[in-house]
Amino acid sequence: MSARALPYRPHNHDTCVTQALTDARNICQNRNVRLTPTRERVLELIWQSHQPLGAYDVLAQLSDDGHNAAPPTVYRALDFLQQNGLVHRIASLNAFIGCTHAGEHHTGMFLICQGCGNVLEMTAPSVSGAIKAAAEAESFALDDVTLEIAGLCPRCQGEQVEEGETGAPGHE
Amino acid sequence: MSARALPYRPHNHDTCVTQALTDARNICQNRNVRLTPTRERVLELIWQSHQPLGAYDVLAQLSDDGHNAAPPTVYRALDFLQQNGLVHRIASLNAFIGCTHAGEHHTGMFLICQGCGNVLEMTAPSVSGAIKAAAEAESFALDDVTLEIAGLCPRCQGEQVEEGETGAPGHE
DNA sequence: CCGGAAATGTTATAATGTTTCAAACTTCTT
DNA sequence: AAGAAGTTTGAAACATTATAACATTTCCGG
Repeated sequence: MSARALPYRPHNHDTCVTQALTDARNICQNRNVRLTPTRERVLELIWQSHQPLGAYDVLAQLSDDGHNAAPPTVYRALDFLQQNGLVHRIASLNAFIGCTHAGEHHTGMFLICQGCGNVLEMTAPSVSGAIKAAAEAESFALDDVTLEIAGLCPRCQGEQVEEGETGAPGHE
Repeated sequence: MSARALPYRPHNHDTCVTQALTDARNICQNRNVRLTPTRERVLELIWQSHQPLGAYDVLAQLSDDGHNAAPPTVYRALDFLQQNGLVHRIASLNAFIGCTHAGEHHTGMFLICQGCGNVLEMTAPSVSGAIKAAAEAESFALDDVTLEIAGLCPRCQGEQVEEGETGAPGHE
């Protein structure tokens, strides 16, 4: 708990990436699915920051690698990673982010900072409970929840006050 | 409450549309913005069912009218309608649906049926409260909430049991 | 009626995502 | 080791969703 790495707090992000890759390898082994080199590389690219990455951004970075990739390559890798709970798609941004609760079977909830572009994934039992109850009240059989909250992270709130309208600075 | 028209319950939908258009006219008059013929027609098209409509679906229907429209026409109308709280964009579907709480200043929450494609907009204070609290706990300044729940409406749950895998039938 | 602002028309293009079919690789069986 | 079956990737084309840029028209107050 106290050691939790928040996107908007300085931390050694390489550790996040290494850990995520190690976890992913374990998870895939346990599930008996194949984390192929392309899939692993895509996961690594997604994890390179706490800002979500578009599929075509991933594609561009693969091309920089010298990998001769086309869109389906990326989308297939992303589908695989999503299905195995290793990345999430942020529908309101058409972008992908590494899952920080891989393996835990959870309902993601995302705080998206409009200032720095960082995204914090969190789980709040009170929220998922309320959602579940609301769905039940309508006799609706819940399958998948998309919950994305746009706003300003603590750090960007300060900047906003001092500088006024700055748009979306410092995108990495 | 008891008279509420649910998307998946039979009802005279023309009444919904008429009411929505009347409300829209009033709202726009009060806000001193112009509900032009194109905007009104787009709103009407969006309201023609309880299933969300893609921008290009709207475009096609405008063309059927004889209206020589291009994408920007539709997107501009949709932007206007969104800004004035008359339609919502469903991010997970890239589609638009009429707002059933126009003028009320609310946080929408959408139950999207994977069977029939209908969408029910609802407000649940317990849910928005829990979300607000969770955001505050992270010192996150909330601006906009996207909450979209995919699943099966009461009617489609029954069908699913009897017929097994039927995909997404009866899309109006 | 005229001038500025708002809205629309028009063309082109960008960004995102999918289909399809063939080739390569893995795994399992014999 | 050979070969069949399934999975993964390559490659090209295409489909869908959304925006940019600039010209034209319409609306509305003076």
